Amino acid sequence: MSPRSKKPPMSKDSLLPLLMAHVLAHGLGQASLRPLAKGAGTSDRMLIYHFGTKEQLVVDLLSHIAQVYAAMLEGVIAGQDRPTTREALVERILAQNGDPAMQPFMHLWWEIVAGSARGLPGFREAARAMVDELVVWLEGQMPAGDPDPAGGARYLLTVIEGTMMLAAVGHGDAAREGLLAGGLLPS
Amino acid sequence: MSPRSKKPPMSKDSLLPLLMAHVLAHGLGQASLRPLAKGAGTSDRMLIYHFGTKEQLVVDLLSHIAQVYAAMLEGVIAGQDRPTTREALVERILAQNGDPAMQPFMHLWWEIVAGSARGLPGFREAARAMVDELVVWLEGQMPAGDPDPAGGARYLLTVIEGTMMLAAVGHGDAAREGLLAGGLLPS
DNA sequence: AAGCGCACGTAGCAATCGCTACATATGGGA
DNA sequence: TCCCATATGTAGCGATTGCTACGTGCGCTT
Repeated sequence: MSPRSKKPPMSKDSLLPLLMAHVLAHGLGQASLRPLAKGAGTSDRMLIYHFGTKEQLVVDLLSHIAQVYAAMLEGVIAGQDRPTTREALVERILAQNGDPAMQPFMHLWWEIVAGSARGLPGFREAARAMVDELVVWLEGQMPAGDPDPAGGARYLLTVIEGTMMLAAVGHGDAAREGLLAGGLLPS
Repeated sequence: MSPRSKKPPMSKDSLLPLLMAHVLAHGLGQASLRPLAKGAGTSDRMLIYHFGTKEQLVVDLLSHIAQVYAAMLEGVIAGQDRPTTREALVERILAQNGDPAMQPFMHLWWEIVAGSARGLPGFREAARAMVDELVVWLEGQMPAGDPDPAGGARYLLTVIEGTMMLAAVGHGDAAREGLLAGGLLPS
């Protein structure tokens, strides 16, 4: 009965999660105002009203996505024991990233990387923020007693990102063979 | 005087290099028919005439780019001595990829990766072809007497791609620190 | 000479793009 | 009560999108 679904005026903050859901599902490249608005239950008119410009909308959206990503990592830190070896850590991360639930985010990630490489406004900032977050998370996850947690975390970061890229282009097998040959996966 | 600039009828083969130059300069994402045609000295009308569809044009173009990339690698093989250590090989490749002349190709590469992740038609095939080419090239470049050229090539491939991705998002420094920590770069 | 098909130009179509002009309902402060 | 800012709907603008209809010159075959 209660027609509660009417009142609250929308704002950037209430729109961003809905917009994020839409780009996760359909991609950033094909995101034009009207489909975006429809996905968020508004009109293109209101998106421009709240964000001023599509470009600004994308910038705000990327920043919001980076924040959500950071919060997600913080959440994972809490409920998890530290692995005891680098190989176990790599294996765990690859398993997490390979989870089908992560796929939409991975697709979005490569669009962000491409935009960052091209210098599109907001992309490099968002990408940098997420990698920053990931590297401190990785340092915190390094095995206790690791001889070089800082350098090792950056090493694993590099290897893991390379693996994800190869997986994205259908060469996950080559990447796994590489990790085995590099002693980064338990045989 | 001789009005030689008129006769030869255009074909897919004569158009593809010009189209490639255009996407290298301006990106795949923003490539619409009319700018593309202008860059190649034709009209949108003729692009559709020769390729049938924009989607088919992109597919053919990606395939052509992969071929050019393969030929480029073959060319590099010829005039180069094999490095004597894995570290030297990594260093040489990073130097090549960091060359400003490679930047347009790198930008294009990340767009291809993003398209491949999203499953856009033709992207995964092109990406796979290029990585295939790269991995055999890498195997051929592995130092003489390397204990595991096949696995090692895939290991280096993974590490190098990770490094390039981090560089693309402004984290080239973290990648270099990681390579140092991983013993993959001479200190 | 008569036709015929390839290679192109010119014009335009419906759809979509980002964005704006204009009207209006609403609700709180003076 | 008056007033005015906020939040929204409706229409539409000019530009661009991929693509098509229609004509036409040109070379080749018959």
